[in-house]
Amino acid sequence: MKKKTEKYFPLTRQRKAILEYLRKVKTHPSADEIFEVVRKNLPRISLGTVYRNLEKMCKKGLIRKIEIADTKKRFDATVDNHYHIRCDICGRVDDLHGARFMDLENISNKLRGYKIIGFSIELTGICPRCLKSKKIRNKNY
Amino acid sequence: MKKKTEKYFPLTRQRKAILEYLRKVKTHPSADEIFEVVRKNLPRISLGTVYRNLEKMCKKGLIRKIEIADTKKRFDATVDNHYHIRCDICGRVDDLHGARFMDLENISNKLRGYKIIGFSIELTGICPRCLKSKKIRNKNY
DNA sequence: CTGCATGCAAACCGTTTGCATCCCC
DNA sequence: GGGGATGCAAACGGTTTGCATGCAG
Repeated sequence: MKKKTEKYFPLTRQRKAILEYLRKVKTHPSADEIFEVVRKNLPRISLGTVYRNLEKMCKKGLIRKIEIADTKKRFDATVDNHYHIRCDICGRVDDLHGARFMDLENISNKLRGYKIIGFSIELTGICPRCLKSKKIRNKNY
Repeated sequence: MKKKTEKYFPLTRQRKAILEYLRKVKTHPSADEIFEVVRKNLPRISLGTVYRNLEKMCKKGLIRKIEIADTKKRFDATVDNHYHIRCDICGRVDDLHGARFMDLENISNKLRGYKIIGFSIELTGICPRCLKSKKIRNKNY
C-alpha cells in the first residue's frame, strides 16, 4: 500500500543524455549548465524539458537535488553524500568526500585550497503543524 | 588599511522600522513578510527599499541573511547561530538553540515535534581560483 | 545643501506551466 | 495506437535596478 503502481517512464533521448552527462561529470551542474551541454547533441531540446526531467528523476531517486543556499538549484547523480563547500564568489560547489559528523571539527584538511568564511547546518523535515494537515498527502512521505 | 572610511549611513524611518521588526520577532522572515508588516506603519514604503536595506544591513553586520536551501531568502537580527530546521512543506524555519558540532548526533531532543527527512551541511568559502582572481576586490573579505 | 535613500515601475533570472505535437513502448 | 514526453512561448515569483524625487545630517 506504500508504493504506487509502477509508472510508465520512457527512456527518451533527452533523458538519456541528461542522465549520462550527470553521471560523467564530477561537478554539480545547474539546469542551464546541463541544458547548454546536452544541447550540443540534441539541438532542439528545450530548457523546460531539462527542468521537467531533473524533477522527475529526483522523484525516481535516479539523481539528487542538492540542498544549497544558492540562487540556482544544482543536481548530481550520486545519492549518498551531504557535505558540500560552495564558493561565495563564483558559486562552484565541491564535495567533501568522506566527511562524517565526527570529523567536522578537523575538516580543514579536506578543503583543497578553499578559504572558509562560514558554515551552515540545515535539517529538513516536516513541522508539527504540517504533520497534522492534509497538505502532506500530496507529497511522497 | 583594512577598514574603509566610515560611510554615511542615515537612520531613516524605513531602516528603523525594518530593524525594529527583525529584532522583535523570533521567526526568520523573508523580505516580503517584512514588507507586509512594516507597511502597516509606513504605508508608502516599497519592496525595493526593503530589499536594499536588508542587503546593506547585512554588509554592516547589523543583521544576517540565513543560508538556506529555499526559494526565498530569510533574515534575522541575531548573528551567532547557524543551525536551522526547515519545514519541507510550508517553508517555516526554526532555530536549533544551543546546538553545537558535538551534539549533532543527539540532536533529536531539540526538534520539538518535527519529523526529520534529511540534513545538509554546507561550508561557505572562496575557492582556490577565485582567491587568485581580481573578483575578490569587490567583496569585503 | 548635498549625498545618499526612497518610491515606482520596468527589467531580470531561474523556474514552471499550458498547449499542440511528437514519439517510445 | 495511446499515454506520457517534448518544444515553444508565455507566465510566474523573488529580486534587482534606473530614474526622478525626498530627506537625514
